Amino acid sequence: MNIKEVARIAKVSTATVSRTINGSDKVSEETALRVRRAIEKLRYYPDTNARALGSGRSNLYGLIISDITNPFFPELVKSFEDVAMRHGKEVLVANTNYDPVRAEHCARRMLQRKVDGVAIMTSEVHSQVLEDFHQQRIPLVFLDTARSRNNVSRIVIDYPSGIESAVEHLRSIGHTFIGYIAGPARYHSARIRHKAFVKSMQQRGLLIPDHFVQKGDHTIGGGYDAMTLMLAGPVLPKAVITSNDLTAIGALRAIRDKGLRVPEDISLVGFDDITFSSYTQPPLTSIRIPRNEIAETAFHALVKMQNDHNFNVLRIPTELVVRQSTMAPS
Amino acid sequence: MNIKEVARIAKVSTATVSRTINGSDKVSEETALRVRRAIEKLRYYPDTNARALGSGRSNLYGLIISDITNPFFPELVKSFEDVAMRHGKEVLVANTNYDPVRAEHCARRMLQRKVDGVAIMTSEVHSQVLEDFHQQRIPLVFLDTARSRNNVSRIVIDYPSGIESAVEHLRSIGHTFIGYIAGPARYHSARIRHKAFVKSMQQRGLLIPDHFVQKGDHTIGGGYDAMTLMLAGPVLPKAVITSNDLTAIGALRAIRDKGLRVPEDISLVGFDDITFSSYTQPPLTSIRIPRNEIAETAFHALVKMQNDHNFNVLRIPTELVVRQSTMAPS
DNA sequence: CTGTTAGCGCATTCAC
DNA sequence: GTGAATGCGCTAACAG
Repeated sequence: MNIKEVARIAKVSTATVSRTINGSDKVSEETALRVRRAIEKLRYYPDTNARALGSGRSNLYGLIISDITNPFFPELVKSFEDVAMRHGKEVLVANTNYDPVRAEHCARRMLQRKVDGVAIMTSEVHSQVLEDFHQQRIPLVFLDTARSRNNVSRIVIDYPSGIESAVEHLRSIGHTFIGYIAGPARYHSARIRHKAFVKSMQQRGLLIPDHFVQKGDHTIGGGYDAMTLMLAGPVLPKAVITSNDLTAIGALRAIRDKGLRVPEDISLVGFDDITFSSYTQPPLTSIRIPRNEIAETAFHALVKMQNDHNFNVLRIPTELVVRQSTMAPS
Repeated sequence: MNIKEVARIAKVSTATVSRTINGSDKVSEETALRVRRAIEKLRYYPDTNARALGSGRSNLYGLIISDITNPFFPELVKSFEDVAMRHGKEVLVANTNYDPVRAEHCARRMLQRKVDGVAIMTSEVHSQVLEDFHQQRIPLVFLDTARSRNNVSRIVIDYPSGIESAVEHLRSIGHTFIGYIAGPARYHSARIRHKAFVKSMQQRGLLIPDHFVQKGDHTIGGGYDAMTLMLAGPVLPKAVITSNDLTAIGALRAIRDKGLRVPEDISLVGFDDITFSSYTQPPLTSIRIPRNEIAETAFHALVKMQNDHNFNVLRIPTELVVRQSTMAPS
């Protein structure tokens, strides 16, 4: 079943069938109808590969993430697919597994498929492939980090204001002994969050004893260990902000294992607001990163660049979601 | 940059380049080397679309799931991608969002891309598309439900033995007052689980008071409500098995809100063993469905069918993972 | 072993 | 508005 057969049945040329399918306006309503009827009758569906080959465009957008089992990503993927689908586009998702080699491989595959743009939501992709995208003028959008050049845009999440509102929240209900569990320094986003914490504290004249800042690794285990260390210090914090929710969940356990309670003894604030955070005990106060906004913004940036090719910085706000893991200090 | 250019530089025909790329053995090592050098020099990468069009094969496998934000799926997706990648294949993932119309759309897209096979891990796909797959002899593998025909295989998860081992576990540590929270009857898998529970109880001569079986909907909220109803009955259960982990998490809260403790007052068993279940408080005893095995099995079934076209039933075992939400009754 | 050539299914000129 | 013809980049006979 191909376009030729449809043309034969509809008694038109293949060109007219093609035009009808692609919604060209220079097809008389009458013949278009005949064509559509033939298409329906034959249950014809165009071959995507042939279409891409013939036209040079694929209607395909790439989405590169580090790991679909990381709770941050599924919602992002879903939102991205939803926008794309609403616009009649398709999405090719690829996991890098935090592996730069695999990341390059993913990017390469996208290139070979002639994608119309790629949202790179991870930091593993460096290398030569990016140059190839640039040469072929394929729009790219990065998360947090990207150099300014044509056909590239950058999404910047406002981590600092998230941290700031968390500190403000804690301060406003009376906290002064506030600790922090940082993420891996190799992550740009983790460094920003950490700095923002220090700054927010300083602006309020709040002191941060050395042991009030511990280093986690954005895993539950790391959070547990970091919190255990903090609790072993000379003074106990009355509130702790963590670099991400998994860290907070680990911290929650460490606090409980120490015989203390959240939030009565120690208030706890996470970051990311993954779905699971609503269901911990107690439900976690967290700084929400709106994944759907990231997805929508990324998609629209890609579409926009197909026309204007301009570099853009797109800011995404964060928002403190107060649940039951924070309360006034006793 | 195309194959012609490579051929020109390597001073061979495009056929030889193609053969070299595809690892044909009838290319002398000498010329192959020349070709590879040219490829490298030109940074040439073949166009996937053209390749698929020319050969009729795409090296692409489809994976249809209902919802990537459903905690059951990410691990499945990841495993499927991993196997596929190890075999040099690519994966196209599609979400149906539990919507049959969208499901058909997804399946259609796969068809248009000339996928080499599709793993349909959801129950929304019925309709005409399946006939089209069949006509085009494209292998399909279904989860739990599939009619026996060529180029179709069926993965059957052994839910009953999971339930059986849960009941046995509880019985062996002394439980007799065991309740059950069922899933939506429209799900084949939920019905099987429910029946298995009744059977396992009967085989042991254990009675099930009416209010010991409640109906959930596989969500946390549904689990909460169902458990609340059960606790309002004339007799309290000492253990409860749930149709899935989300239900168990909801039940956990209901029990706690009632002033009771898990597992001291009531033991709780989930089903699925989603990642999150290790991190509830207490960590949830659950019946594990090995998602990676499903993925591997599905992939290999697809590959196998490309040669033998035979119908197959592939069984996946389940396994009770005992954590801290179960203990002997007081 | 290697080259020539004819499609694959569609989009897209360029005429009419 | 419509059709005929060309090409997209590659694979797969078929020759040699």
